[in-house]
Amino acid sequence: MSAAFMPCNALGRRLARYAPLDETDLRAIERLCAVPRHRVPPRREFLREGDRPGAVQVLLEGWAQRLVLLPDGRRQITGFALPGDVLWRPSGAMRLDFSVIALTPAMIVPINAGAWDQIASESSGMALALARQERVAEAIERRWLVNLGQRTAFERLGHLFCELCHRLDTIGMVTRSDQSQSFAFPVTQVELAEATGLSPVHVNRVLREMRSEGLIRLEQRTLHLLKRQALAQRTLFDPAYLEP
Amino acid sequence: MSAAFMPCNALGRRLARYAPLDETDLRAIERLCAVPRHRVPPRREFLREGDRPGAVQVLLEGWAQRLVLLPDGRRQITGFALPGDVLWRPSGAMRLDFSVIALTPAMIVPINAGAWDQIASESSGMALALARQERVAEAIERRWLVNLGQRTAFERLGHLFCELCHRLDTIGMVTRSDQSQSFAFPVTQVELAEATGLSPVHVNRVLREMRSEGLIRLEQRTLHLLKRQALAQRTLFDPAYLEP
DNA sequence: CGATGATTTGATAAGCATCAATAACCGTGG
DNA sequence: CCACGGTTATTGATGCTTATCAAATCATCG
Repeated sequence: MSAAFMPCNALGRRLARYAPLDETDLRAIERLCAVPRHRVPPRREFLREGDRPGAVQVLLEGWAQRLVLLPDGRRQITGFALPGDVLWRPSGAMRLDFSVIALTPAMIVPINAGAWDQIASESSGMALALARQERVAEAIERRWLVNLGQRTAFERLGHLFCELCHRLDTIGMVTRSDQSQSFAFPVTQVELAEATGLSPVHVNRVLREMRSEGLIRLEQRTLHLLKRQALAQRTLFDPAYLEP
Repeated sequence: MSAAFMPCNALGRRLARYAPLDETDLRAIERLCAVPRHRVPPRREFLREGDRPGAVQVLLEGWAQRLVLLPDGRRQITGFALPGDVLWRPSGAMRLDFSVIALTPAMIVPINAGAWDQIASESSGMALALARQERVAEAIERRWLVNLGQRTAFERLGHLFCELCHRLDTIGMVTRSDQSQSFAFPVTQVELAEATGLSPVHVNRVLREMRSEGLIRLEQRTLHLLKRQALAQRTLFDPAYLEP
């Protein structure tokens, strides 16, 4: 496709996956991102439920988690954001209905909402790419909902691993070796529990089970999917919803 | 607000809630909907996972459910759609990642995607209303996810009832009498189970519990919330995420 | 009024949470 | 280099929530 241009930031790389973008589009993305960026240390909450950010918030580097906090302290992670993901699009002065917390050192760029909309309206390629990215983001949340509602603990975790591997693969963050694929995985077991609606203890047990079956290896903050095919099969992972 | 114009269809009524619309906007909505509509009988699946509808699909009358079906037969309802809700916006030729099934006799209108986008780009009021409606729809799904991940069976069902009551209230489909509010409720206990990730048997038990506490009455396909305040409190329902 | 689907109830088992305690790991400073 | 405190991971024991299976009752409607 547009590999010739080698877009320099994660947003460009991501959008180019959803629709063919020409050189003008990629330069427009560059201009959008040519504003002061925020560096965020790991575990810092940098967007807060109730905030009304005026700009589009894009994650350029690192991982982040969306979190909903209940008044009694229960926590639900509703999604993991990866480089190139849009964290929030303001509409009028709507309040955020979730918080966002960095999982690694992260870089955020606040993009002027008017400029964002204008670029979408001037290039049909950009409009399509942005719309598709939104649809995929919605599909990911819907799948997560299916996980929580219908799947066993084993399936929830395995499905999550497969999904993350797939998403990371499309932005070149997965290393292949033999049958196995591996990637940096900055998520603790407690956070996995908050994401999957399980207790940390049970997450640990299921991970041990996966390990003992030779499906995964998780060490040094690196996750190895040793038999991705088998894992995808056992967890009913079908990547159709991730593809435009 | 714009009560003076009395928009005649559900889409107009809904959008007017999210941003002030002028007479031109409301007439534009009317024109959009002035195309052949589809009548759908209850329990008919009228959009199918994998389809690539070319038009924006809007529910004008009746209730519908979004459903994700797993290969082994497990079913998860990921949302209930009410009159005025957008069921799907096409982006390129993206595939639906869920099915939609009518719960009551329903009326669907397929709106030309180009005309939809154009109207949004010509009126800032419409653009805002549409964007806000999308944000709210996303927030509803996120809340549902929190329900499945963190809440007890009692909370899941009660929260769902409060949410539906709130949404129905904004389109005038709730009857108030004394402290209680009631509305037509075309959802079976099996479907409630598929929506909340519980078994039908357990849904039944929890409903009985709510009834015995005098919180609800559910009969003749009508749901009465007898003490909505109490129910909202016990189920940690906070309508902030539903409001623009 | 029989037939079909929806709701209700009981009994049992599985899955997962909870509590408690220990072990490994990691960055920090002595 | 080692000691140290905090975070993260691991394991065992126990019990609650909820699923599952089976069957009876209740509605609804042609």
